[in-house]
Amino acid sequence: MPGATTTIYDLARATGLSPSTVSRALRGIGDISPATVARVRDSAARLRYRPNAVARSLALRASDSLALMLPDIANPFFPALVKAVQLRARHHGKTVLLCNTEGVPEAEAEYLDMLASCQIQGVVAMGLSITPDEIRRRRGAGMKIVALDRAAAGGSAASVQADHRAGGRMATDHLLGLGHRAIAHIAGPSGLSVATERWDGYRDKMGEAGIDPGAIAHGDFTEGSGHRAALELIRSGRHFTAIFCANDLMALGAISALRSAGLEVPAQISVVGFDDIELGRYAVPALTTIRQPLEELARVAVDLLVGLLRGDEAREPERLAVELVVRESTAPPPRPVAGQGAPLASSGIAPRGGEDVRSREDF
Amino acid sequence: MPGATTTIYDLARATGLSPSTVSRALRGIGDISPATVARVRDSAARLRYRPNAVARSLALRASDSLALMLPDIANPFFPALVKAVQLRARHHGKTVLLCNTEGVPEAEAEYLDMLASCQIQGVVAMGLSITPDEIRRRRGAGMKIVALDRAAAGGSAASVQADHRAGGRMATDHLLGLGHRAIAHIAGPSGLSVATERWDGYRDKMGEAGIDPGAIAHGDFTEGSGHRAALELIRSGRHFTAIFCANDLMALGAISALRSAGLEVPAQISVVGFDDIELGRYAVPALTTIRQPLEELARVAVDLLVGLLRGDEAREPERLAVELVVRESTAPPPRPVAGQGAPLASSGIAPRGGEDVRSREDF
DNA sequence: TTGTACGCGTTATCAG
DNA sequence: CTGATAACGCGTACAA
Repeated sequence: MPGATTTIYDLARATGLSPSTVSRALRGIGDISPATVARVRDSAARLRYRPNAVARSLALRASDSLALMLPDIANPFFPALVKAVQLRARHHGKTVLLCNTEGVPEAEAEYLDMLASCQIQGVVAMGLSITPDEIRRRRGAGMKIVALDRAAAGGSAASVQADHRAGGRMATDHLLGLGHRAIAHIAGPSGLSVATERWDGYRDKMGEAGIDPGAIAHGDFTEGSGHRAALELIRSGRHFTAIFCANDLMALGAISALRSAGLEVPAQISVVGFDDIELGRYAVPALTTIRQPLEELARVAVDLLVGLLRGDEAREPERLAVELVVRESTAPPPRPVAGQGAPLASSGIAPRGGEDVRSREDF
Repeated sequence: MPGATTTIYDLARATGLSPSTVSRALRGIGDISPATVARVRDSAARLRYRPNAVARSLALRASDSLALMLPDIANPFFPALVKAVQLRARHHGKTVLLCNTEGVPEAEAEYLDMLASCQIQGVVAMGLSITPDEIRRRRGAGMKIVALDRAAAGGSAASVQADHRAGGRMATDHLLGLGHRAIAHIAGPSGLSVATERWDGYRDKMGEAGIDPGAIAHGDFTEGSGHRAALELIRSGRHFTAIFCANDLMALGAISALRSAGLEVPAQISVVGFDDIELGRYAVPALTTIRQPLEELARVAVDLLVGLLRGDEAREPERLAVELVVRESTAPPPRPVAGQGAPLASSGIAPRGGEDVRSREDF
């Protein structure tokens, strides 16, 4: 038999102890003589003993895995966050199971059912599309849920998020500071709070500057949608010298569209993204963006979840600071004269080449 | 109690039947009167019964989940493949658990242990860094492993791959056909078969054309490494008018480096990638590349794995055809005169704007 | 057609 | 310090 697996009973027989003593020795729990502990550990190693997590879960009605639901594995921002979450989870001795839901509510519900039936009660969710009632029902059934990056609707679960609205303000303020007045916005899906918050930040600053909000187009956070949205803005005929995009992927798509339309970035049009995905660093021009504090988001979320699993009280929603990263996709607007020949580096303001991370507060 | 869960015992009590009858009724197995089946199903729904997958796994020593090990969640090629695998797995009623290993052998081993202890015996692995012996040991212990995209070392497991070598030939042939003679190559990690196979394909065609292989630089399939490799090629002083990059991400990084060095793509330097990630479509210029048949790869791999789990015999390694996708990053080489002012579209050969998928065979 | 009894591997409780 | 014993929830021979 290939699948022959060794259990604590085998170890008990091998050591002449009882299964329960073996169990305790293995876990270093209770009062056991160091000698027997050594004996047990020894034969465990010799017999290639592997604890059966299923049996353990069955007995404990709990598991030491966490689940991580992600709405779109294809958006590079999420993989980066996944890595950070895994790292922090490992720090707690927890393994992370990834559930890619594509934002489909049915898939989410199905995964949550599966997780529950696998005794996995800890879930980090990067956006849940199921209803608040549904979420509350799960929580009532003992599931611990922490929303990461995207809040759970209706405050139905603890959440850890970056301050998207402040990010929207920072991005807009940066463009205003460069001298732009006609600033368009490519917004994310209207149903997502992160999208509306970034948009709100944009409107905040435009309002403060006493400028009417510029042209708006909508995308779904994919590169393709950013491309289409930019084309739409161009075709609309509305004047703009800069675009604030609700995420980096759409910004990249927008830049692609602008160039294919013969517009230079940043000489004629400046573009700001949001997230600070790695791709943006190597894009041409390198993307000016708002950086989300990945490691910190992951750390706070995982620690919060582990706390909840240990019985801690639920805490207030967390908001983490973001920061502006200035690269090459933004510059002062061209002189009012239409057409080509925009002034490059007309002032010392436009940073070129390197990176310039602005202070993370004051917004 | 919130976590109060209803079991088949509850259903048995509610229906006045025995637990085993309930179990059979629920699964529609054995000879049960339709009436009792209905009764059981009915109260199952009423009591919100959820089967306990852990208990089931413990009893069956098996689970209905598959695991998918991926070496780098940050490489956009993998998420795309993940989606395809999930889709196909769902078709078999299987759920997919993702394990992001970062290519770290220890992480792989740990995940495999965990999977085994979770009674998950089906694993699709996109590249395994553990030793062939280690793999064989797992298989001996009842684990079914199918290598996807990257073969398992030493033929230690079934594998489903694209024909990387043919892809390398196609890419090189495309550049030769455009008139390039000085073709550099940015290779992947030397330890990976996919990397060496693509390189082999390149050498095949260069050899057939009677040309000495050009400059070679190495990367690790990340965008940053492609950037660095391209700079290295430039600094080496060796002449080249085209680069075949072992994957799209490095190609994107290389293009970024070339541009920052003042070289136009494709006017002065042509670049070909490999994979056909979505990003390449929106890049500027849009990337000419070798497309891997994602859906087909996923379908064959998952079907193979499900077959193995059902007891089928192991099959021969599969090789799936790739195809050339011509976009905007390739063009005829500039006239021999050094420096700027390369001839754009000097012949009708260079496709611009749209896409042009070449036949997938004859290589 | 249905019920009984036991096993899956582990942990917790209680007794020694 | 250690050992019995009883769950945990489900599947399955075997019996009725």
